Amino acid sequence: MSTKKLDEKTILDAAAEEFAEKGFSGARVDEIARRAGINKAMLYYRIGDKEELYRRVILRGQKGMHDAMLKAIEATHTAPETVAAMLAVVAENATENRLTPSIMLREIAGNGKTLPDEGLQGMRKLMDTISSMVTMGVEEGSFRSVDPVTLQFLVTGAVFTLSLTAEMRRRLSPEKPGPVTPSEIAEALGDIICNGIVRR
Amino acid sequence: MSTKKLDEKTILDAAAEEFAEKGFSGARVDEIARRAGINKAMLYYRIGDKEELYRRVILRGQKGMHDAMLKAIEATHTAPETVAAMLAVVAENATENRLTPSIMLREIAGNGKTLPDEGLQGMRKLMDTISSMVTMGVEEGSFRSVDPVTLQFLVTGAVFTLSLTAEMRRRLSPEKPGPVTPSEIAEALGDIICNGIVRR
DNA sequence: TATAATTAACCAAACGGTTAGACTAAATAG
DNA sequence: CTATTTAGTCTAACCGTTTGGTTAATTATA
Repeated sequence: MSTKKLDEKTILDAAAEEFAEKGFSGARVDEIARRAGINKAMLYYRIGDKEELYRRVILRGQKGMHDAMLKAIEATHTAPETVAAMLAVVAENATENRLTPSIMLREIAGNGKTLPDEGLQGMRKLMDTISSMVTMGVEEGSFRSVDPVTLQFLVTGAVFTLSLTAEMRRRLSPEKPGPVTPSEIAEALGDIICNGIVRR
Repeated sequence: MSTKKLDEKTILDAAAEEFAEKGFSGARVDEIARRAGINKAMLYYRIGDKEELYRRVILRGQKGMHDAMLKAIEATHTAPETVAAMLAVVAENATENRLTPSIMLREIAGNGKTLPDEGLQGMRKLMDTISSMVTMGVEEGSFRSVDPVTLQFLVTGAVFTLSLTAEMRRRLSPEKPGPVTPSEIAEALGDIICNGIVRR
């Protein structure tokens, strides 16, 4: 028989959904167990307590996003290309897997107080990757000498909020919801970030 | 005697801090009472239950930010001026009063599920104000025809995340924390948003 | 004294976490 | 080949604590 009865992935997926929807304090361990279709005691047997569950889920999500970003970036050659690729992959990832952006926004809102150390490092790694891309663009001569940190937050803040609100916006104003698909989001942002809004 | 012994403001301030730090689920009613220096039963006597507390705190915060924004905007004449003024006032407001950005990011993270209806409308009002500013700029001829919704989230996403992470960034990398004061944040963002990052 | 303000003490429900044991499949012994 | 032990998997039921919310009584005020 090849199918393992209970996959860790199933548990982490369930936990990810619950944490993304309700945050750490709002998430209920019983509900995670229910979603995973197992008994609560099984969570503790397989993974550990609520904090460990949270930690595992964060690390997995961050790693997924960072890996996807690196992979997309390494195929590009010029800085503007890199920006486009990065926006695309972050938007894609943030849309299909709401967890990481959701957690990061919540942690930002709460000053990172519930974020485990490794999660903070992961956040930093994500930011550093963006930062180095800016530096590259500046050195390469295609970018103005903008502050990397500002750009980091411009990109992540906008992509995350746009991705997470896509459904909400579609629901609230179906006639002009703004960009909703990952590619729409990436394209719209790329345009403004690269060229600005002022006519010239 | 003019000083009322117990101000509603004291209670709402205490609640705002607690909600901003821990979100709705994480916030503890006992802790809010403690911060306000009163007995917990007093909260229920004066305001109501936890949800009502949350509602009041949100409405007050949103109104404060929106009023400040309108006031700053009405003194401007050209669209770029308006953008600068709006960035300045939002950054200022978000820095000194973390509640509104913190709540809005959390609500975005949770798909607005705990946000009361009036809070959703307030969010929309904030967005509409930004949106109309864009439209004005486009009609006036000083802005390219960018998507207003994208710009809304570009502005709010970036200002909120930058404001909320200011302390964190200063702590994590004191040598290059990026923009930390409201004016630094507004200026840095204004530059990129208006002119873009691509050299021309 | 009547009314408003305030609190200590309390309560039921919800919650995170544990436990003792049931079930199963494989390994081992007779 | 069968009986017995072993090890891993899984759960119902339970436990102590925390939490939002209430109440009954007390104090201040007019």
